[in-house]
Amino acid sequence: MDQKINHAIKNITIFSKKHAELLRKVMTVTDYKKGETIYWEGDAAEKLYFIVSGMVKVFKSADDGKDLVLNYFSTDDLFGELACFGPTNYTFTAEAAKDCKIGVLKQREIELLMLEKSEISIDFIKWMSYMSQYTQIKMRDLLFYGKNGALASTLIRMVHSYGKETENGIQFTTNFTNSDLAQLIGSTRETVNRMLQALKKEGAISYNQGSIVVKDLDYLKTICHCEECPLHICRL
Amino acid sequence: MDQKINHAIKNITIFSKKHAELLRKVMTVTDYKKGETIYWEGDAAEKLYFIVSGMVKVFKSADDGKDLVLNYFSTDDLFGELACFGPTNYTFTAEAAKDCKIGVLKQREIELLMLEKSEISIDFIKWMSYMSQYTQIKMRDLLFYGKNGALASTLIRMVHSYGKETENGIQFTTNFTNSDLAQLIGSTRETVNRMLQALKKEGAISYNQGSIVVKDLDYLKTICHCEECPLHICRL
DNA sequence: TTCAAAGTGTGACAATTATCATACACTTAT
DNA sequence: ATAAGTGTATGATAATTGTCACACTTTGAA
Repeated sequence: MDQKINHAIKNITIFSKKHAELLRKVMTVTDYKKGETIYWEGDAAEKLYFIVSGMVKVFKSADDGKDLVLNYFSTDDLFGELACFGPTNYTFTAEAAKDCKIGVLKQREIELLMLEKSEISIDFIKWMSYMSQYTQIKMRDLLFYGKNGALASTLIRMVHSYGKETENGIQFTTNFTNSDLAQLIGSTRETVNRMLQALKKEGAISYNQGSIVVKDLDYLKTICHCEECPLHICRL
Repeated sequence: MDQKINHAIKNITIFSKKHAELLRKVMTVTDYKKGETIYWEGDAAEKLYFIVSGMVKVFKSADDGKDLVLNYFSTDDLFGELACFGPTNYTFTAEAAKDCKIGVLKQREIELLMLEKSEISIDFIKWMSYMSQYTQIKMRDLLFYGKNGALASTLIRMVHSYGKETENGIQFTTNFTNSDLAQLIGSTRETVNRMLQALKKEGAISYNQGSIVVKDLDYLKTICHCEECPLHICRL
């Protein structure tokens, strides 16, 4: 079965080459070690971040210590809130999931760019529109078909973002632990582990050196009643 | 206890008076009867909608017939996707929840406005930013503290959007059925009903002529571990 | 004013998901 | 080679939530 896999659909591609160049010019690249916090919830949202290399997770911690991960961003992704010309605070926290090089764009600079080159604000609007749709369909996926559907949809998203087709199936270029998956779907490590075992028994996935290989993408799609959303929003 | 209630925080107030006026000028007001669809999921997102009067719900139906309601909008709310200068399709459906008068703004007109008066795009960006944060914290509320937490947070949002303080407690100016509430939190009518009965026993709510009265807002806040988000995003 | 439709209340039970406990595998540092 | 740390696998059990069934109440239109 011919399964198209389009990995590395990064959200900077929403910007025109010229505009992306402009952003690169004004940003200041900073290093973050794995585990370092890029911004905390509650912080003023006055910067945007562009990932030159590495990986970042955006998440929220519950009082009882559980985390909910909203997104993982990697090379060539832009993230942060664009609370343009007005104060807003982050509701989620961003943390380096791997060592990162991150280009930081100050609100001020973005505002200036938008004023002197108003077409770039169109690109920002597109970008926000994608981010917004991403969150909406993620919510749908997490609520519609139980934790099983939520996990299936997450595996599909992983295929899109980190999948590499091999003769054995689709391998991931990045490993996520059972806990990582649990935090992505608002569940527990144990539940995720059991669901993965079940998927293995059913032949939908297998393991290669401890990491997941997707064998039957279509089967995963039936579990979450996949609607074949555009790939730039069906991502991790 | 002094409970501040700030209802009718409508998202058009994000726009400056002048800009809101501009929008009003270019929009075409149309009537929608209760139950009529304003746009279907899958439709091209090429219009924005401004509610002159009435109420609209934005939702998604699962294959098994269950609905998930993302938001209710009412007078002075602006809704729709702003997929500026590029094609996108709606992922949710919008339907008149009451008879409505709705101002329709064509993508083309918005684009023209933005080009000739670039500061208005700032307002659109702010608006999108709010909508996006709304969805994020809604997701948090639906996933963190079980269905009970989800219901409590929804009642709090209702207080902000439709609450009116009286000597008996906070009454709602609009009624939502148990099913409506269930669709807002991704649950079932029966479960919502049982949770409401429990809240009644605990004295957090009561009933007045069949409609819910909030007696103890603080108690609801403890259930969902309320973080006192800004009122423009803590709404229905 | 009466009847159908829509909404509510609740029991009994099933399914899903979380929690707690424990064993084991695998890596890495000493 | 050993111990500590991290991650996986799985049983037993509890808690949460959904499903089905049915009675009752309220509402609104003929």
